[in-house]
Amino acid sequence: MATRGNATISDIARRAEVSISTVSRVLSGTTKVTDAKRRAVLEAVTDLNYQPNVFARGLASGQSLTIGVLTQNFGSPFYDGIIQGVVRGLNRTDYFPIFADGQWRSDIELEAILAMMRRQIDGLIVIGGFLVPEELEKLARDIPLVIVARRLAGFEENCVCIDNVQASYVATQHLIELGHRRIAHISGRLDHPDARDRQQGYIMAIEEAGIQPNPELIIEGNFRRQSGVLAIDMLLLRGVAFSAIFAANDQMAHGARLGLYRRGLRVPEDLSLVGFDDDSAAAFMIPPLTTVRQPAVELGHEASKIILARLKGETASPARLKSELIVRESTSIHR
Amino acid sequence: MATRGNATISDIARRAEVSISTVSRVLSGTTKVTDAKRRAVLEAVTDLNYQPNVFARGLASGQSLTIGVLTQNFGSPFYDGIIQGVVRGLNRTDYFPIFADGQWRSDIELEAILAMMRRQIDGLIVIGGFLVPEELEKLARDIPLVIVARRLAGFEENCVCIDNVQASYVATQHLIELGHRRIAHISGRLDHPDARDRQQGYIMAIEEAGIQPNPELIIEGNFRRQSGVLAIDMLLLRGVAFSAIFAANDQMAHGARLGLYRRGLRVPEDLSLVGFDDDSAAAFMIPPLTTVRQPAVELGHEASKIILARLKGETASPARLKSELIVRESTSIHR
DNA sequence: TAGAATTGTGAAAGCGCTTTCAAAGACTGG
DNA sequence: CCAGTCTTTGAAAGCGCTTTCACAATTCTA
Repeated sequence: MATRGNATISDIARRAEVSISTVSRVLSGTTKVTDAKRRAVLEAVTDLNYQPNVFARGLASGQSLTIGVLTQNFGSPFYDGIIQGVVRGLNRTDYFPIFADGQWRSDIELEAILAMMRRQIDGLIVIGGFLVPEELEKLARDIPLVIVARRLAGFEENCVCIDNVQASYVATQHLIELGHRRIAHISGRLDHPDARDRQQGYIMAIEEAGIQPNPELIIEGNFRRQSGVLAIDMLLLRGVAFSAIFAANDQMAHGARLGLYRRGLRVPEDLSLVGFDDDSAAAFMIPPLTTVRQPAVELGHEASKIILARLKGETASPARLKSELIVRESTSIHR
Repeated sequence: MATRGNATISDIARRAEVSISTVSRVLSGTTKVTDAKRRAVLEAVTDLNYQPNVFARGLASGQSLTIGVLTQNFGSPFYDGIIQGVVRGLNRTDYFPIFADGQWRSDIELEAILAMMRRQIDGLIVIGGFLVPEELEKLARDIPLVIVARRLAGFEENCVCIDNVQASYVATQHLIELGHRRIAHISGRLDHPDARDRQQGYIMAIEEAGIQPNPELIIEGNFRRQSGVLAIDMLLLRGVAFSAIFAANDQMAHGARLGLYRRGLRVPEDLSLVGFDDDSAAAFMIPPLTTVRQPAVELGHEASKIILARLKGETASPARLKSELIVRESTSIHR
């Protein structure tokens, strides 16, 4: 361990001519201390550039002041946005986030969470993920838990998310309003709740418009770009006609765009394309992508607020964050 | 702090009928212990699902088993790749990474590093960044330090990076070989060493080809997509002719692509475009982007290896990782 | 076989902090 | 003016671990 901030609480006590208890008290503000002593302590603290030892404090108090954050995957634009929000929300608090990466596998997720628990985290934020509800409920019994970008039935007070079904419904409806009737859907991994919800919203909108959903028009992807490319190949191979595509996230829409380019199909002249997330690249696609914006940073920020509230024993309810359809240039009127 | 793994070392000692010293010894493997006792201890450990308390251990040993990682910005594809590499490299070791975000500002970077130091990190990995060499040297005196994606003179043993000058030289030369003579350059923030190195490689290649570098063809961007769009506007406004563009990273190339699209300029028919990084979106651009691949994950992985070696007191030299020109479809023969 | 060298083990002293407990001092009201 | 009540403070007991030290039990050497 690097040797900096070497002064300890007893150095401070000696210099301020008080007991270490008093030093501890002014630092934590738990009890009243005479003004003169308080000032002497604070002066000694700055003079010696005292930095309390996190381990000693953690050991004695049973608090780590650390929040564990489980993400799906570093490098995913949407999840990274959430992380940014968490970081921002914890800024200027005593708490510090540590991150672990679940790599899209529930066993690795669990392992990562346990590794963080071993580091005595005070609270846990889980971003999305594949963990089954039972597992999450078990965790919630052990530690304050907030879930982001996923809704868990019976656990809504600790879920910060948007309504995926509704958002997909709106996105699909946008295409319907433009006159499209044969709308393909590239779903995410269907073992992921987001993927199922978004597919459901798509089907709802289709049916409500009096269109018969066609399973041939639905392709299961895996949320990654490459699967968007393959989805186009599959759709064309099947030989079903379609004039628009709704992809369950922007990355697959991005892949689909490349797949269409390869086939010489123009967007939006030949086909309209809608994504989901509004990740940072969406506005820069050729053409800029129409998509559903999920407020990633805000989601993360809200999650950190909720977990801080839980740690203080408060019962704040998460703000219901709203998604928004962003119409750009990848969609146009049918024919 | 959540109450799990509640068994302590003395519970183990009692159950295995040995002293806590012995338990500590079999756990850390520092001293020989009779086989019978060792087995008794290990059995008790699994029986009670014992998890050593990180704080107690850290306090007593002065080791935190934590590595601090300073990144520029969560959500940047290239930096996130490095982070993935670090995570992977630390996997299955006793060490755990914690991350902080410098937000592209040296004062925030320093603050973030100090916050991690307060958490008693054993080692520090700095990814890129704006911190001046003096500051980094000062830090290196306090704590084992490895720098990724940046070279610091006199500190090469602890720098894991590619040769930016050389890589840019190769990228520019690729355009020259295709017959381009008027090659524009969108640089990064010139207060960042990468930006300067890449500009230098560009100029070297230009001059070596006997072309007079033209300052009108160079635009300073800020490594972000939007600045690529603006750079195109600027270049066209200046009215200088050019047939190719070399952008100092893929994100700006992405922005430039959109800028060209807006002006109705085709890639590569009207203009060739080269990026830098080969971030995960490059292969999916329209058309797929010719770029210089930086092995981000490998860089991060190597950095973690080096820091682990330093912590063991070894003197491993960083592997010299190589960049590679990836020719895709955004470049073609001039005219 | 006596003495030295080695090995395995437990007791105990911290690591730097929080928090309880009790005592000392400062106030109150009757 | 004194018993009773509040405040402020320091001493000391942990928190759960590592590590030194010393001692006892072995093993080795001449």
